[in-house]
Amino acid sequence: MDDELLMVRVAELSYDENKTQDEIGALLGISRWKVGRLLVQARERGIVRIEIVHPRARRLGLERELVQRYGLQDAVVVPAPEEPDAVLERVARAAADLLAALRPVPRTLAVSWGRTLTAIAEALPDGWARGVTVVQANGGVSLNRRAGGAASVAATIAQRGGGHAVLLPSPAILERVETKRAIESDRTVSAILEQAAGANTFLFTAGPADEGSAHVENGYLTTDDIAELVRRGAVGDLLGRYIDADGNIVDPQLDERTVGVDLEQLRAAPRSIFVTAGAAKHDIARTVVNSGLCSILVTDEPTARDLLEEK
Amino acid sequence: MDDELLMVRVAELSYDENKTQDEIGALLGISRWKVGRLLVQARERGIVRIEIVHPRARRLGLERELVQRYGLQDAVVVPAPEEPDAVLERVARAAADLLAALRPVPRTLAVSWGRTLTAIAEALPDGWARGVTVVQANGGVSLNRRAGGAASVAATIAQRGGGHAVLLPSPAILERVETKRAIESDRTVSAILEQAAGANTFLFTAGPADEGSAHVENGYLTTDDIAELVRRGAVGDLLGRYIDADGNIVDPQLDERTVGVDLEQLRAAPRSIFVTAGAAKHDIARTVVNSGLCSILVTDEPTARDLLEEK
DNA sequence: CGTTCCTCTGCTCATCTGAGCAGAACCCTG
DNA sequence: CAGGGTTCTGCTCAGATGAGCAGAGGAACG
Repeated sequence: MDDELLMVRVAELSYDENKTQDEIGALLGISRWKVGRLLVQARERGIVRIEIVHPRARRLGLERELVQRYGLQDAVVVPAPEEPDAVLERVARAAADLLAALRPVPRTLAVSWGRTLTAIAEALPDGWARGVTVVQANGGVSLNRRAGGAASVAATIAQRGGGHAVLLPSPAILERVETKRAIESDRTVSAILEQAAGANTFLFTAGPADEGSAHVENGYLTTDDIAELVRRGAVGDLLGRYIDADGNIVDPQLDERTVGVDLEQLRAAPRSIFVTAGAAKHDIARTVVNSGLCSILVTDEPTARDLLEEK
Repeated sequence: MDDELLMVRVAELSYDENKTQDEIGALLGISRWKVGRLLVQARERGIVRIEIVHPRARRLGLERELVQRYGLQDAVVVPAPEEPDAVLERVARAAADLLAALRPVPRTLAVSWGRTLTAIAEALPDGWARGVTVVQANGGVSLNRRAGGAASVAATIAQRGGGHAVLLPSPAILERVETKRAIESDRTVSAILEQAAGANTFLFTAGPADEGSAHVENGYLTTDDIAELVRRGAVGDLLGRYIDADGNIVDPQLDERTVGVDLEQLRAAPRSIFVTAGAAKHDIARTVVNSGLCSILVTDEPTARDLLEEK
């Protein structure tokens, strides 16, 4: 009986039959030390596959690699579920878990908005924080508190954290620079932006530069605008600001018309949590981590693997 | 953090990160005993799935159940491979492994023939026995030693076992009883049949009662004959003899025209190894083990599970 | 054929782990 | 809120396991 077959037999007796290495040795006529060594080899060769099957499982190995490679404070990687639709939900739950476990508990949290943020808000347990102030970090859709809107994200997170939301009463992108300047000069708005910029924790996502963007959906940009941005190298946006693969603003004029915390302020935050799920966002995700725009990354396994590939 | 989530974290640290229960306890702020208990629960709840991935893996649990339920000497169950076509090959290899490991080494081995037997013969290593005599247990196709024929099976097994084959020079089923009697009265033939009947080890398969049968293919039976046999309750044949679900001969007249060891002789053998693979043979397999026609069973996991279902 | 180098084996010993148990904590129920 | 039962917790202790090591065996080479 060759060694590989022996590994299989040993693994079966050990894992399926719960026998001790001693018993297995006696059974197969080998020493118990050899049994131990065969078991190690069986694991190394992948004959024994140990899998943790659970929606909240994580990939600690990938997390460690990401932290090291990109100099992050922390990373959370969840395995991709069987059904591709469920990945956002899983990542969102992981982000919610992370948020709830943050120490020190955040007192002021600046947030972006979008489908991912909505999912995170929904996944947060009541009492995840004690009296947190949630500030919108960039302008956004619908100022009412209807589910899914930018305001509702902040409101839900705040409510579940026993605190209150500070909403930014402004569109994401304005048509004219003058209007943007005017809005920003409003004392309320500028106070909110300052408060957001000073938040010790940011929680944000990014979107790929494509026609499905929420900015198109909400009429801030046209598909032509997006096409032009892509032509100029845009890979996606965060907090409404479109950047290229190197993390630079693609269109400074457009950027001037965008309301919200700017990227330098984000980069300076002591803790910024970037949450991303799905293959469409691999490029923008790479840019975000490469440019040091986040200190904590929450994502799915395929994204993590993509980020760890040399490119 | 609820207990289930804790199980997931503990399992990850234990299996993915190879941490000791002590370390995990320290990390998560729980006692090492709790860690141990959580691991046990995680396994019980199926959060941790341990799988042995190897073409030669076996299902010892199912084997034990089969041995107990059907009073067998031994059973070998291999997991079904991803590609359904490979199951025959795996089962055949398992049968070959079993054969090579038999103690005492068989001196006279009576064999049937068919695709499964051919595969077993091919899977046997050179030197699997020392000077074994391989006798054909039932009449069969092609008396030359062309690959795949009944003779070639016996010849290959014998050759690899350093012995010689004793071929039964007769068709499987004859058209007239008289011819069969005549053949059997030939001294050579009767001596071979006696030698086969006296073999201390039998190695055989069975076929389902359907139009794909080798008997139809070789012209011993017509599809109409098969249909009639099925109508009378036949589930399949072994050694050319068609039996019903209770293990009784379906058509005594047909049986009288069949050349080979009879079922009582098979049942009386000290060791009879029945090898079967594939869903088509579930019924005949059930009959064989139910009727005590084999003492050792080699099969695939789906067949084993089918056999263990109450019916 | 001897020497060297490498691998493999079975050992000791320290550490890790699971079984079993006693006390603590919890939860019904009256 | 007391009593009785159940579950949970952390302990002891024995048994199981892995790290590291010394010697055996075996191949490669001069």
